[in-house]
Amino acid sequence: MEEPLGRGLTPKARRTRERILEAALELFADRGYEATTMRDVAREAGASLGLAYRYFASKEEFALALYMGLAEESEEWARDGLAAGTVAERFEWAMLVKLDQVSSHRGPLAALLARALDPNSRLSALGEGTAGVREKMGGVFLKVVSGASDAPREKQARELGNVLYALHLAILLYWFHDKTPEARATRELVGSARETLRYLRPALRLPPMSRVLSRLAGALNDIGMNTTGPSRGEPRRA
Amino acid sequence: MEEPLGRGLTPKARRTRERILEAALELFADRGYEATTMRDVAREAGASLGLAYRYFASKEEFALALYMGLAEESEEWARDGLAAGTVAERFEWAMLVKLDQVSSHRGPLAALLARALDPNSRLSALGEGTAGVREKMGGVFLKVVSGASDAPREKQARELGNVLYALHLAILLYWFHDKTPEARATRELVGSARETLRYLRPALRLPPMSRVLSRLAGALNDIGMNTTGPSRGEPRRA
DNA sequence: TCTCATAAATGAACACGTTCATTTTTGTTG
DNA sequence: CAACAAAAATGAACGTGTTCATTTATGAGA
Repeated sequence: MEEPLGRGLTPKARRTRERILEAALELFADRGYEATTMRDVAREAGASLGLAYRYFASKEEFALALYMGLAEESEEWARDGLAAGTVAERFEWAMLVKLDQVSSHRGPLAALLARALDPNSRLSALGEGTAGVREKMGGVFLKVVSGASDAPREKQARELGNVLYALHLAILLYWFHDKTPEARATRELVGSARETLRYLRPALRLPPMSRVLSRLAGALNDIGMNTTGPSRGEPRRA
Repeated sequence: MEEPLGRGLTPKARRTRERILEAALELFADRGYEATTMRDVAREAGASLGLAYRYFASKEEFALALYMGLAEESEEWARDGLAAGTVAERFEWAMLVKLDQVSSHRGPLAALLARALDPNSRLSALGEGTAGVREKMGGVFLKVVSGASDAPREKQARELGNVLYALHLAILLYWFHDKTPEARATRELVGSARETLRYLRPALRLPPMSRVLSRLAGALNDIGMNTTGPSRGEPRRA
C-alpha cells in the first residue's frame, strides 16, 4: 500500500480501483475470502484479471485496504467519540468499538493477520507495507492513554500507548479464534484486560513495574513495531 | 498428523516417509522453505510428487513434523535436564533451550507459525492437527512450574503452566521478527520475562492477581488452547 | 485533426500446491 | 508358482495466485 487511499491517481484510475475494491469486499462478504478467486473479483468488477493486479499487488492487499478503512474510522472516533476516563476504561471502550467494527469481516481479516504475523510477507505487521495502518491505529492508542484522567507523563505514556497497541493486536488474534456467539469470550477478555490495567496502573509509579513497561516497549521497538512514523525509531542496536 | 511418528506404518512405508522428510528438511535448510517446491522434495527423495502427498498431507506438514521432533527433544530435556530453581528461573532456562533448538529452522517454523495462527488452517495451533505438539510442549511448561521451588499449588500451577505455554508461543512469534544477531533482542526479552515473573510471583498469592491469572487461563481455555489432552477441557460455555 | 507519449487494460502463460484415477509392487494363500 | 488383494507409487491434470508482453484508450500539443 503506497498511500492511505488512491492518492496520486488519475480520476479514472481511482474510479476503477474503487470499483474493483468494492467487488472484492462484496464477494468476500458473500462467499468468504478463501472461496473468492481473483478471477471472480475481476469478473464481478467488469475488469480483466491483469487490471486487478494493476491496483492491488496481491489478494491480501484487499484485506489491507479494508483494514485501512477501519483504522480511519477508528481514528475519527478517537478524535471526538472517546469519552473521558481512566486508561483502563478508555482502552476497554476502544477495544469494544474495534470489535464491533471488525465483527463482520472475519474472513479477510484473518487472512490478513496470518500474513501480518509472517515476517517474510510484504504485509508483515512490522514492515513498510503496513506502516500506514500502524501509524493510524498506534495514534488511536496513544490518544487513549494521553487523554486519560490517569495518564502517565510523556515518556511512559508513549511506552504504554505502544504496548496497548500490541495488546490490541493480541486481542484481535484471540478474537479470530473465538467461536463463541457475539464474541463473548473476547469481550470478557477485554474486561479482564481492563481489570488488570486498573490493578497494575498504580504500580507503574514504582521502579520495578515501570522498568517492566520500558523493557516491553523497548522489545517492541527492537523488532520494528513502532507506531510513531515509518522510518523514525530505528532498533536500539544492530 | 495422525501419530507422533509414523506408527501404524509398514516398515517400507516408514522408510519412505523418513526419506521424504529428510529430503524436505535438507532442502528447507539449504534454500529456504518458500523456495523449496514439493516437486523439489520429491525429486530429491527419489520419489514422485504424488508419493510425497501420500505421507504428508501438505507442505506445512513437514514443518509440523519438524516441530514435533523439537518438542520431543524438549520433553526429554525437561524430564532430566531441568535444574532446580524458581518458576521464573526455570521458565527462562526452558525458553533459552528452546531458542537454541529452534535457531537453525527459522524458515519452516515461520511458515508453520503463520498457519498455526490462522484459525481456518488445519494446522491451527488450537486444532486437532496440532494436539500432539500442544500436549508435549504444554507438558514441558507444566513441569517447569510444578517442579519449581516456589510452585503454586495444584490449580494455580496448572493455570500458570498453560499461560507460560502461551507466553512461549508469543516469544517465539517475537523471535521470528527478531533480526538482531544471535537473537539478542529475544534473549533480552526472555530476561525481562524472568524479571517480571519474579516481580509478580508474590502477588499471585493476593486475590486480585490470582484472579487475573485465572481469567487469563480461562480465556485460553475458551478458545481451545488446552494442553491437557485432545478432547478434554471443553470450552466453559457454548 | 493528427501525432504520440503515457496511462489503462487485456489475457495468455507460468509456477506451484494439491488431487486422483491408474499402474506397479508386495506379500499372502492355495 | 499362480492368483489376487492390499499397499505403494505414479504423473497427468486442475485451480488459483501472479506475471508480463502486448494492445487499446486518453489527452496534450502542434
